[in-house]
Amino acid sequence: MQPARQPKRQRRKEARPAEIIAAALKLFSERGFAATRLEDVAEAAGVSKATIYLYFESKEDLFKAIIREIATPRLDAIEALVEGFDGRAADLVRGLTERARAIAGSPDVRAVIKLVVSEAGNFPDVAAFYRDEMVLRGLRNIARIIERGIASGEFRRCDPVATGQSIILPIIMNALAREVFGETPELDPERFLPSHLDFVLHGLAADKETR
Amino acid sequence: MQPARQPKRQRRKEARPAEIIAAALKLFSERGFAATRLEDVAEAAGVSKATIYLYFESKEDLFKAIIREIATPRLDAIEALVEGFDGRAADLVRGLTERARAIAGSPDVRAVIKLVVSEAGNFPDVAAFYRDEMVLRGLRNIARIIERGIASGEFRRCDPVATGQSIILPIIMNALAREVFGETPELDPERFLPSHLDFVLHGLAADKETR
DNA sequence: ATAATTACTGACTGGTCAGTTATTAAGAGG
DNA sequence: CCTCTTAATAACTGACCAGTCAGTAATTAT
Repeated sequence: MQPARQPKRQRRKEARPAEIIAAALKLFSERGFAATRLEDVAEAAGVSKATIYLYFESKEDLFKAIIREIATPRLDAIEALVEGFDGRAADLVRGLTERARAIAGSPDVRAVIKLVVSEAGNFPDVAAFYRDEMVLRGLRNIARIIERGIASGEFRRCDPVATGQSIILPIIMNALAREVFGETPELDPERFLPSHLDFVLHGLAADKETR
Repeated sequence: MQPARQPKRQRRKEARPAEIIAAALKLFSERGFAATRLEDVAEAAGVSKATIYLYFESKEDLFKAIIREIATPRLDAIEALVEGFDGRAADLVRGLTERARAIAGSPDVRAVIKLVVSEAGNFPDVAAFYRDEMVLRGLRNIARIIERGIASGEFRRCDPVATGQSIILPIIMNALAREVFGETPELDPERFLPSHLDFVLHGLAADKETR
């Protein structure tokens, strides 16, 4: 064994909370909130269980901290996915492609999605927050874009809120499926996303001619 | 109070397992497997906790019984959703409309979906089963149909497996979202499904003309 | 009736884990 | 070097719950 000179205890007040949250997000998402032992979170974060209680009031508080500090800001990527468009079909596609990778690519975002799906029943306020601030707000934003496309004659007539779901839900569900079942060639986002974007363009296009 | 003549104990050997499974599916899906107390399952099923152990070896065995006896047969509805088509676009629509209600409508099916998503990480064999027998098999089936449509010139050229996801994933995700967040006007399947089917038809149609 | 069978239950147990407390030692300042 | 502060931990506690078992009552057989 090397003469490594790292003291067995390290004091890193600033880094701890983020490291604990990261470890907790991973384990909560993998195993579920109730099934995850705080001792395992501690080990994954490289601290003792008691240290967690220096920075968080309770297990539930740790859960909500994940939502506050990771989930909400990260899912802004999804918000952005929807708010970044300016109404042209071409930009819809470009926006979707670019930002969809935020969902498809980031393990954190996928973990958050699975965590919210799994634990919404046990945390009604968190569920309500996500329903209003993420799902419904996102849906309304994308609906606005589609409405503009219809008004300009670029898109065919349709229910914008319902059609918005046809566009984003598969992207979310594909990410969730990979999180749940693991990666497979069929679900590979590099394969799915381009195809889906194509599909969306054809589905939205005004009846006359697409290109 | 009426002179009701129900003995406080009832012996109903045949009915018990199904009732226990039904209660367990509901609670496991709402709260998660680990967070659900077997005493609550017992109460919801109208028996004592010990009775559960007359019919099931363990909590985990009860979980797998749900998968065996409820989940698998019920999700045949989804399989049917995909196997019922005969390749014509018109039948795609009709099949989708009819069978999508199986997913959208049945609380049991939605509960199963949420249960599998939430607990797949803790039951790898169950996850593998669902991945192979439901997700991938379903995807391959729908891909076959799309391939036929392409061959006949009815559908435009596309990646059939990827496009299949664009078709079914939103239906599943819509059902899951309602299970997780509760019913809202925006997610109402009576509103979403017809719109989605329309979207699918336009997305699949060969470039010339749809109707 | 009443004995035999068995579906069912109340009450208990052992283990697990969230949360607490007493103690230790890392780092700052002299 | 020797404090002094406080980040960090090991060891502990109490509640909760899966799983058990001895006993109870509904049903069937005699």
